[in-house]
Amino acid sequence: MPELPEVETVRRGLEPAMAGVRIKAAEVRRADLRFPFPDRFASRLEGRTVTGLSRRAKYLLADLDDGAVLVMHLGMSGAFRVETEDEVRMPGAFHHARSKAAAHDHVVLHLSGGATVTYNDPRRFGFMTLIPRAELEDHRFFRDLGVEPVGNRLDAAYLAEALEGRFMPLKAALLDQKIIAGLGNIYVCEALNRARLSPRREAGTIVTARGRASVRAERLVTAVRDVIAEAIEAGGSSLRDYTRADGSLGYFQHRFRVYDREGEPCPTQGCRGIVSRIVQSGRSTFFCPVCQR
DNA sequence: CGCATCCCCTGCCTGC
DNA sequence: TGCAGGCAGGGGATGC
Repeated sequence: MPELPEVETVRRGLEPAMAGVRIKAAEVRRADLRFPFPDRFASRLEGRTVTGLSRRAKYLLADLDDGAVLVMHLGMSGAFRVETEDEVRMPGAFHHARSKAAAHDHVVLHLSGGATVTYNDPRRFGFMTLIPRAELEDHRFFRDLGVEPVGNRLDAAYLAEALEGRFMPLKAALLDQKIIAGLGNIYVCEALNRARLSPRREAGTIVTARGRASVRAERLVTAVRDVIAEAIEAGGSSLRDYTRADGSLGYFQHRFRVYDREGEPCPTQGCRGIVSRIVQSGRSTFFCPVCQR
């Protein structure tokens, strides 16, 4: 279910359970998710201490005390479930199922202190792998990633330079992880509505003839930053739900302006448009044809 | 190189 | 009630 704000919410949910904690045992219940697990994956995790949990774009990164990084991606349907000792209360019996294993529980980490962290992913578009810390930046997953949407490096000048001369639809440009890393279908739709820019506009047209950032670029950057920051805030407020056994993240607690709102009134102040749905590169786009130009 | 299309997989919703 | 079809938040591979 995750775009960047959800991944950040997951990170915040996992951090108290995992940071500084040793992995006593790892159960890996199938040979692959999206990709095969690396050789000896489970045994390479066992005995390691997690020294920190961070995030880059939609990747979760658990630093291990042997210099490797456990890289985790949730794909479309990945979720973690944390069960603490209190909830399980089966001391000395971590190899027994404590809460029932749910369908699609693929990886279970048994942590020192008694908690378990379970990765569940019905569609299996997610993956986990191990990469040496020193090689992370040059790894194919990371080397081409663009800037974080909430961070100092995203500004109108950056966006103008990235989009200058590009003819692809603005929506496609925003989904391009090489430009801004971590935006997904929902928040791109949301940001474009806030910025009152059409998803169909040629990306290069938010740049002035001299290659400078335009007012449109400024509006877009502000919208991207705001929508992501607010969503992280909203996700953070649902952290309590996260640790519950059902693993729900409160994702739909977040009210979207246009996403999945075909036929509803555009929320832009003073706009009388109706949200419409189109398909761009095979995926749904929701936008207001009246105020988004 | 830039861009579009297809595909991996399961689950859920809709309509017949 | 069953079943087929469409759709889903990601992103990599392929091909023009």
